Amino acid sequence: MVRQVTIGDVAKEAGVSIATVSRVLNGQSTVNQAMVDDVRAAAGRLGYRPNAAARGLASGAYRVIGVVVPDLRNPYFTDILESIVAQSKGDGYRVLVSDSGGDVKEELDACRRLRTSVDGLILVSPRMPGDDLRALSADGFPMVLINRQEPSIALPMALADTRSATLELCRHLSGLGHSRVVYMAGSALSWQNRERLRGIHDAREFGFEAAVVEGEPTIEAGYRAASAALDFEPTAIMAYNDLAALGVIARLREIGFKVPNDISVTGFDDIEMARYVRPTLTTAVSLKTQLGEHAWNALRQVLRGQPPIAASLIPSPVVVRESTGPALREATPIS
Amino acid sequence: MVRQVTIGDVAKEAGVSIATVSRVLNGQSTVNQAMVDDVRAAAGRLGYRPNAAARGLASGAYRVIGVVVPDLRNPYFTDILESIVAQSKGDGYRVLVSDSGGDVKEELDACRRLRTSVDGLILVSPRMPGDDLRALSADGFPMVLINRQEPSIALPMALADTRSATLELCRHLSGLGHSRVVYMAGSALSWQNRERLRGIHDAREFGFEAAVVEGEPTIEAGYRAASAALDFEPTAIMAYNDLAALGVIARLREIGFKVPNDISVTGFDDIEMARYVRPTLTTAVSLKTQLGEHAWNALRQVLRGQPPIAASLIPSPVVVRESTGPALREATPIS
DNA sequence: CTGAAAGCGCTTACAG
DNA sequence: CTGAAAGCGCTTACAG
Repeated sequence: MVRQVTIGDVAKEAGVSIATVSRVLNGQSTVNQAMVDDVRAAAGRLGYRPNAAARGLASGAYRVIGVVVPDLRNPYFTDILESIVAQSKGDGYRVLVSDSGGDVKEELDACRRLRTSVDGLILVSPRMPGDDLRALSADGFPMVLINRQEPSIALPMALADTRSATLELCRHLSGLGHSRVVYMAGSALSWQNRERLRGIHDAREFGFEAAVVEGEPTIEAGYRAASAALDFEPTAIMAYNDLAALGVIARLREIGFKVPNDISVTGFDDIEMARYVRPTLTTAVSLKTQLGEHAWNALRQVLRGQPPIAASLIPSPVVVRESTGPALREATPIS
Repeated sequence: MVRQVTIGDVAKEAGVSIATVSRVLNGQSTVNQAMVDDVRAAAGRLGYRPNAAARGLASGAYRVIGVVVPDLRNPYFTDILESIVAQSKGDGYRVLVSDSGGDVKEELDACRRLRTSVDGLILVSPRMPGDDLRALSADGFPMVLINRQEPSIALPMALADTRSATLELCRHLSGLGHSRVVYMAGSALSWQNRERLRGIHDAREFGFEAAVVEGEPTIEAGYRAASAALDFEPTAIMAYNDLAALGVIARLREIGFKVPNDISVTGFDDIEMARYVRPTLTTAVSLKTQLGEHAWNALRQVLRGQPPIAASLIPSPVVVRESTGPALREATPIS
């Protein structure tokens, strides 16, 4: 290790006590101006940087938060992460990230490890069982959830209104005459996936139904799941998210299907790519920045010991683009 | 703050000294088996987790590294980050990320802040001036560079062989008969951009030339820069990276140009999307995982006090896909 | 093999 | 307003 400049060095250089240096550097007003200037100058001369660990140990606050995401490669999560990083930086906090790889065991481990070195945790779309989540939050360690709701867990949270958005997506397809539809699911462990299913169920109110095939929230998975979806001879495929939709579309094209002429495809999230690919994607706009902001605001509130902010249900408006069109083929209900 | 279980609590519970608890938990063999079992059991009963900051302070090693990237939203960087996270996790290290937003001032600040709480730093495609980089590494703080080379800075590094890859891309276009080509640049501060330009310059050996227009490594920037490129009436556009290429292609399509029939487009990086969009992208495959691995290995070496690993120049093979084709239009040299 | 003690670099009551 | 001192939770020589 490089020998670091310590607060003691600065104190000596400035000819004051370390307590005074500490006060100056933490902006406490109770120090006379001459000393403040001396200390600042000395710190500058020496290139002093406070040791964050020592500061954390002594004060009990590390000014670091942990963020656990299922997959750093998914732009949906990176956009949320980016938003959290930007917001928390504004308040002087840094971010320790962990990528669980979508594995529930690893996710729990990551949270446990992170807890030892951060002031609070934001879990993005956690997939761990409700019991684990409950255990994790039992001791009151500051935690905020994004896109996860669990009965009897009263953690602050930011939720995308997935259910309503899915219902809208169904309504859109229904309006185009689609009655043979396949929903290509995401992880069964994901709250969002459950909400999508509820939205689809809600759509029964106007006679909408969809068969379900398994999937995962990746391009690759969408690509692979296409054939299973085609077994139902659908006129439309609702992909779990935009990535999966892009994969499905790539595969459909290979096989010779035109989107949306032969088959309509919807995504979810509105990642940047969704507007630039061809066909552009009909999808639901998840407000990633707002999810991140709300989560950070909620966590900051807890860290400050202030009353928790109410959970926020953030709308996800549907945008209709090129990937959906009228159902042209003869519609026969899925058996 | 939640009252945490400390090593003292475990010691009391197990009826041993804290030194012994520490030894057991750090896997030191010099403890008798009965005590080891007692301590493990006590720690388990109490749900003890060592405080990382305290451990770091006492031992001088935090087991945390910092990674600074220009843009978390660029999959190229996320793939590298993901690789670093995965590799370093295997060695018990965690990752503190910082997104500089491509701003050189912020990049330097991020490095300085990070240095106070990490054991080492990996800078991914840093754009700061050479002098800042030199100042940062002057005191021997463990640092590794990805995609940045600077005269008189002898830091371990992992470099993508951008120059050769660019040359190959030029050769490919040249072979297809393209003589009116525009290079849509990335950030002028980026080493990769300079290397691309050198590769293009190298291509003069076979009579290849390209006009240069300004750009940035984003979809949006590619989209916007398309018209400036079109002013040259090129038969091919070499975009700085895949994101920019996707943006250009989207814009060309809007205007009515077919890719590659009217204009060929190349990217760089081979992000996952490059294989799934239409047309699929001709690009250079940056081995992101290997860049991350090499960087971590190099940093770990330094952290262990072992002799530094040589810089590695990682090849970036060109893959030809659908976005490039023969130059059909009459070719007149760019003035 | 085990424990008492010093020390890592800070913050923060506590005196003065 | 300022400083001496205790303490944050650990690790690690140093004795024994």
